[in-house]
Amino acid sequence: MYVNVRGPVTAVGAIRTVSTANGNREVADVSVVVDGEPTTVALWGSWAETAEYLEPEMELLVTDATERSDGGYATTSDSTVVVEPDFLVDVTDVRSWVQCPRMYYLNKLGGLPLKYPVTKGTIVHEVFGDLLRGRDLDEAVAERVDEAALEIGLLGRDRSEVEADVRANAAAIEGWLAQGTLDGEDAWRSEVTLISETVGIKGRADAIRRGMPVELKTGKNTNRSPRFQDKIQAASYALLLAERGVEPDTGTLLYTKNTAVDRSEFSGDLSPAKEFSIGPGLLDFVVRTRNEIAAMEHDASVPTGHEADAKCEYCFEQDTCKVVAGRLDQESKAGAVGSPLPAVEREYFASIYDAIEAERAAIHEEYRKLWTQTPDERADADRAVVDLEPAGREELPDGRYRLTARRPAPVTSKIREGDRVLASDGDPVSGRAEIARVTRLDVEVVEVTADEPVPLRRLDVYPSEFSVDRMLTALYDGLLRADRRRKDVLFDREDPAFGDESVRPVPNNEAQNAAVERAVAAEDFALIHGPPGTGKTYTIAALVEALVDRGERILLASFTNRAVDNALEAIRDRGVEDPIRVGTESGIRADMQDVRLDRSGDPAAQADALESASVVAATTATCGSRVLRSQTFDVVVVDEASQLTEPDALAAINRGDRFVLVGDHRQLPPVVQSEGPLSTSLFERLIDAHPAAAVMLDRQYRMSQRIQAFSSREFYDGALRPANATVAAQSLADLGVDAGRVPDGVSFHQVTGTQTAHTDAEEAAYVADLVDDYLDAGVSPADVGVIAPFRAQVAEIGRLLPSGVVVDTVDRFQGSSKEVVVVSFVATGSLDGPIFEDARRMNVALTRAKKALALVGDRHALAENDRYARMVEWADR
DNA sequence: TCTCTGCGAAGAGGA
Repeated sequence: MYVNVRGPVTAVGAIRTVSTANGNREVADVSVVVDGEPTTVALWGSWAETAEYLEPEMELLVTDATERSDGGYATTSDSTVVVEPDFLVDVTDVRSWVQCPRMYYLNKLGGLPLKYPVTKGTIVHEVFGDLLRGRDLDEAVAERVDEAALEIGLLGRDRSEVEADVRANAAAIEGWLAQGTLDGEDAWRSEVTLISETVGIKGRADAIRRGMPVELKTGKNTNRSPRFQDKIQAASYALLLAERGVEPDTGTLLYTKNTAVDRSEFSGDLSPAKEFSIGPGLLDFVVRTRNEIAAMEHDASVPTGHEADAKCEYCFEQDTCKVVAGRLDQESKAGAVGSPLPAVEREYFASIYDAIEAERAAIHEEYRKLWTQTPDERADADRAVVDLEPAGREELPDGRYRLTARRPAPVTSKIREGDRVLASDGDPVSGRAEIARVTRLDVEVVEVTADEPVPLRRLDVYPSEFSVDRMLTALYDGLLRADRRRKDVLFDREDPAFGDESVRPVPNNEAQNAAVERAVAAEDFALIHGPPGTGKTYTIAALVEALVDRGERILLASFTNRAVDNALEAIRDRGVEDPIRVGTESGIRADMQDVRLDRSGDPAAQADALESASVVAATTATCGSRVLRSQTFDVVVVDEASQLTEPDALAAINRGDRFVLVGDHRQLPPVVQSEGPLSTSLFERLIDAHPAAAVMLDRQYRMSQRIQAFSSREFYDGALRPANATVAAQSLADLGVDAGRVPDGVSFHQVTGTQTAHTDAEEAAYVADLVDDYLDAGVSPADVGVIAPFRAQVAEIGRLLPSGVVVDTVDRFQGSSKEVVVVSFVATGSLDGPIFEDARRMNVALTRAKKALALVGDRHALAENDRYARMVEWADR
């Protein structure tokens, strides 16, 4: 009877050589705690080497172990040993680690470069997928090259040249496909998303043919056999496929450039398709390699290159490798050049790096829930929409599919229209699953688009590592590629400098005018502190206009698409001409699509549109993209800066000589999984370190005097004031409603409530009645908003309200306002929980209303906290 | 123990 053994390691023994009936074998004993009981596992044979990198506190999984007479366990010939099984290693990372562990590390830091072979490789892969789906070659090449126009243009290439190049590569694919289909029964699948729940590997295979992995390479290889790292990549997919039942014994590498090279210049084997056999030894090697990566990442340590026997002198990354090693004071097999960064910077790098990796671990934990939670648990946790009934499949002109399904029951979930999700046949791990985009999510109908057709039975939140990868490249650019002066001010060695500039006074008030002048005069950076309703967007627009008038090139960035579009709209309203909006079509608001930079079209024209634009607007995530990393700006203006982690802010400001951060550190901070260096924004750090570089906008145009009083006192030292008498004196009567019938100004409504799991039905009912009262009194539904701390309560209230009244979480309400706002506190019994601990969330909730603010909750529970007690007192007055 | 937005992916190159 074989068993799986899993638990944290407490001690790792040395590797010993033992003579057995089968000759000398290596073995290492590892102490683990299994279900609370300490025990040992003997790792035999090639698994013994795991002991070289295994450390106490790492999690160990040994499958198919045998139980020994002494109560311990030992590996068997069927065993697999997995280190840190919850850490998911990507197949391409296994590949680069095999080439050189340093290359793995450098790829992680630097991201994919904007270089022609990468762009071409992508296009050839897409054409490969198209051919597998039966599309015409010429059509596929023309369309895929067209889609990559922007990158091609930025690389200075022209369309016909790239088309010819891609066609030459595609010829190898076509020839091989024709050969393959002669026997008539090739079962093909292209681009398959695979995740393993036992060995901790994920990846996307180029293709599967008769159950065997096929990997496409757009380079040449004139050897008879595939390159080792290529074999490892294909073998990794084989391992993932084996877990689903069929054990592939052959892998195929398709080197498409082999048919394109001048045959007279190359000798050797020029056939593009190279097969190799996959045995258990190779699969175990993949797992051991993956284990080395997981062990290295356990404590976020840095590879030296000595872990492998790669030869540095032939490596194209040699120079980068040496520079990174030199600047970060790392050991590297290739050696190091240059002097190390100052200790403060290296410490900053290390602490942010660790924090980013901690975020990655949290994302891996989300992946794990795909298989540790049942579908119902997933649905209950709002992370999945389950029990869908497939209702249609339609092939789109671009070869992708539109899939529709019916929803038998209305349920809430985190998934929203426009999100990328994992669409599956009901089992996202071992069934068929594809990454898809939600195009419609009604009460009854779900619609997604995907590369491949999947029986649409379930949608899951797809935990993407995209944002952490972007943070790492931003950190890398910010410390290793930024100029010295920038780092002098970021690390507080120099004070930011300001020139002597005056600008035409355009804004509404003195503070706004001062802010614009300060920002224009900044030689390093300036900070604009904008409390609620103080006209941040207006000020940004005036600032950008002033900068553009001086002939400067501006990057306008913000965390959310919504904020980018708002700021862009204000800028266009001021008459700034020809701004460019970079981003995905689905993320950008309809009325800004006309200035969206299309990736397709004429390469030179698209590249020129970007490079000559005086204003480019994008999210911070897009600022870290390959395309925008190729661009430089005079000034980067960042909105919502207090909601950005430092690396997110770096992604934007790395692109410019100077920067202006606009935000309010008294409102919501960045959303991160764990407390640490990522939970403080760069805006907050700089405004604390250099208050003189900041201008606070102190006149607000939103709230009545009565409403703003509490926020001003509690969060802005009383400095926030109404901009004028009209703002201060506004009331419901201004809306022409029967004001006597409903509470005006600020009011508190006692509901003792019946709180369960972040909802309170009694409170929800009270809120709904109160909203009805406002509507009956003549307030338009569009002028009423309801705010609750939890999504569950938002859903509860939403079910009771007429359409047109916006109900949302505090977080999603930041940045907007309503004439009348009702806040549901859901704080019955006690104020436990982090949601109430962060007073900044309270500040946001209390500053959305213009004329009437009604607070609903249990005053006794709220009184437990001094600040909430003062709030109740203020509302009661 | 809760809040949550972003982002197409894809890797050639040598002795």
